Amino acid sequence: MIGRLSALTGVNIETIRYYERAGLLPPPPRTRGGLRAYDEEHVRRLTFIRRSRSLGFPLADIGTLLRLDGSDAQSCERTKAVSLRQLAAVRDKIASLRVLEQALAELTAACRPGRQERCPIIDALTSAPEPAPDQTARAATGRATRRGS
Amino acid sequence: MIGRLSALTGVNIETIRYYERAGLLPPPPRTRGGLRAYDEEHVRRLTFIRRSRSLGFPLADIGTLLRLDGSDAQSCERTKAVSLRQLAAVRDKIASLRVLEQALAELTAACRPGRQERCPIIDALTSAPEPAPDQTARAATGRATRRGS
DNA sequence: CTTGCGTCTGTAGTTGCTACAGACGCTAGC
DNA sequence: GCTAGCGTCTGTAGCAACTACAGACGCAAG
Repeated sequence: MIGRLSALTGVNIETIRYYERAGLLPPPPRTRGGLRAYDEEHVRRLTFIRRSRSLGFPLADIGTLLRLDGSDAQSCERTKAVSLRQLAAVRDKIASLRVLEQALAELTAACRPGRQERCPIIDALTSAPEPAPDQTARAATGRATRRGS
Repeated sequence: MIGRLSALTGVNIETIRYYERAGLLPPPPRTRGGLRAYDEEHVRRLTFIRRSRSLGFPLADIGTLLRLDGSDAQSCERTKAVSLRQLAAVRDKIASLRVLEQALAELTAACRPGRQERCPIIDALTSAPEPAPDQTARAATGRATRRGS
């Protein structure tokens, strides 16, 4: 049954169980043998989760969004707030990555192996300009800055 | 002594020990009491690591770069290859994030709490357009696509 | 000789999964 | 009825790159 849910939603089986453990997907009833028996509501909910993930929302925020899933103005408002926060986070990351892109593009462009005495990339990494006290980049392989609240 | 190295390089003490465990920073000699005693070479090496990290290089790549730190044409060439790979990874992430940014910007712009019956964000997450078979975004909170060797 | 900061090791937590191992459920065919 | 073989179960460990303890110890000043 979990295999069918996986096929219907495109979410990995192990990931489905992980979402259940994480409290995002409610534990389904079990067959006599202990297998998970899902229904349409689970399909809808998991689809919601997958789409939210594809927009980059952290699981904690998706939990919030799921709880807000009423159609009153207030939940709409909070949904928007969460989304704007996510949008801001995405823009932050883009900005950080653009700084990296620029630096890497310059370095790789300056590097012409065989035509220079010293590798300008290694030189830059060994003794380089310190780009302001720090505060800039941190998003390529590094973890994101934690969002407050 | 590790506190001083930390102050000199701006790298957290726990992170320094982590780099040592990870094999990036060679284990320094110890005092009689067992405290780490660093020298100038460690400062240089750790600075190199920090700068590489600030460009988003994964630790594994930094290990490679450190090993390449000779000034012949061949190591320069490999350094450039690693850097180009990193540049490509950064650009990939930017592209993915731009897709997210666009989608989030549209959704949040369409959402005007109190003026609509239904929240367009929640609607989009509940029953939305499927954006191609999949293959697109995955970089905001999600992990990056693994780079093949 | 004590105070108190610095440091030590070892382990666990973070985020969002993924990948097992080893045991069991379930169904089709004989 | 019985077995083959796939699907599923739980529980645990791993990934990246740190960060954050706990509890023990080093070391220099007063």
